Amino acid sequence: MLDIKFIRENKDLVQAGAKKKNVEINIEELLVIDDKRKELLTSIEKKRSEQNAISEKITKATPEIRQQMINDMKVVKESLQKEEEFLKETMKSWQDMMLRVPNIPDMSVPEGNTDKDNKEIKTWGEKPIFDFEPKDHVEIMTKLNMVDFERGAKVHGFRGYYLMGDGARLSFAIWQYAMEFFSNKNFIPVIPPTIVRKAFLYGTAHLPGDVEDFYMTQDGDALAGTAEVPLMGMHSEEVLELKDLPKRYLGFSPCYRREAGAHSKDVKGLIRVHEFYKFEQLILCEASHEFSVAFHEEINNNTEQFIESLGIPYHTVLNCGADLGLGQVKKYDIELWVPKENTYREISSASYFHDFQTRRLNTRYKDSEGKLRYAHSLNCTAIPTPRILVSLVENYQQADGSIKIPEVLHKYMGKNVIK
RNA sequence: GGAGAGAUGGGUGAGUGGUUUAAACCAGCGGUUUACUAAACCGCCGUUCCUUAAUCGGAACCGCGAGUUCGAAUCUCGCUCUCUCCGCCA
Repeated sequence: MLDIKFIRENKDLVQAGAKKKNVEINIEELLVIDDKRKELLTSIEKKRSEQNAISEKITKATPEIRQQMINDMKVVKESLQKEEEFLKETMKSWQDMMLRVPNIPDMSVPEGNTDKDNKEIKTWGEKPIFDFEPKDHVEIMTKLNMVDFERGAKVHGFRGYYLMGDGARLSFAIWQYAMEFFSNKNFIPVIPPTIVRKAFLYGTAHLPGDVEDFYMTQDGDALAGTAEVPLMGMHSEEVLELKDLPKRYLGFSPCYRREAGAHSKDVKGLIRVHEFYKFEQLILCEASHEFSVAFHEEINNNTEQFIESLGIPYHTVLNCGADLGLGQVKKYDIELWVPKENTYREISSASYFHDFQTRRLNTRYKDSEGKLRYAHSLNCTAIPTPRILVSLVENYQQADGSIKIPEVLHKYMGKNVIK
């Protein structure tokens, strides 16, 4: 959410930002509603003030005058109620609209309409050259009994999977390694709840949007698609101490995604699944653009380092305007090389929000002058499983169908090769 | 799932329809006194919104949301959460 005062003072900037993100919204219309809101508020407060004043007099008045005053106040009350009803309606459309006003993308964000317009800003690693016909991860892992899609589909349905044997072992090895790697970068590990109240989907700006993207419980709660949701919710409605900032969390959680509307995409394999596990970096820091930018670069770099230590070729893209979420100011995606598909596939997403999320969640801190301010928030995938396995096994596959294990995982895996 | 109790400012905690525009104490901030510290005394001490250049002024907020009333922290209804006990359970 943006500050309505800021929107008022920068309506052209906000409108232009929405256009860059391909978000349809009429800021002028919002300002008309806001005028109405302020007008009603002023009028109502004036009447209440009068009511309060008379109310005090009523207590001291003689019985006859008292009755007269009460009768007078009945009239005031009636008109007050009418205006309050009107204000309530106005506030509803005001809030609906405020929730849909997107954050303004950074100057450095490229223009564009689809992910094809994302800008490659870094490439790393040598794409493997095979002296045999490389297989895709489905074939490699199925042959080595690391995964069972058929039974996965039998039990869960479309996009279901079992990770088993070395597939399960490899997942645990990656988790343990990730835990050590990111703990060394001064993050506090957190296993958060993943059944969350809907309010936190709004708070993180996943809503308003398509409710169909989320699994809901019969109690109206949602299954979080990322640890970002419960981690951001953790400090909602709180005033943090300046000395405790930045908050650096490493969330580990199952993630649930309905993938509604993606039925024809990635129907095979581990790229797109309904449930997976993810380590997520999340930072709450002081309200300074410089801090946000510095931490954004850092967390993206952390994940790049992690991937480099696994020796998997990747590139990093700067997302174009239309590929940004409602609250995001700027976003980097890290995409890993998938040999059989001959393309890069996203495994990480680093973004910062300024105070867009914290304003919705009411996460504040006292600055050095004792003033309350909304913190800044940012997050970045540390590592998603099983998606990471796709690139890992395809890049490390051998002619005989075995998979070499990246060196950093040896001690967690207990062996150097899966065969 | 069943029964009961509760939710008031940073903390403790009073307040059951109108001198409460939330008492008092503790903590915090400023000051007086003091050789210094302590103590004592005095003052300040919430958030959001509206108005304003800012001050001033005004409104709202006692878990959340409705309602009754001229007037609600206080009465009514719904919800959420916490605690205690019982049941079930990895």
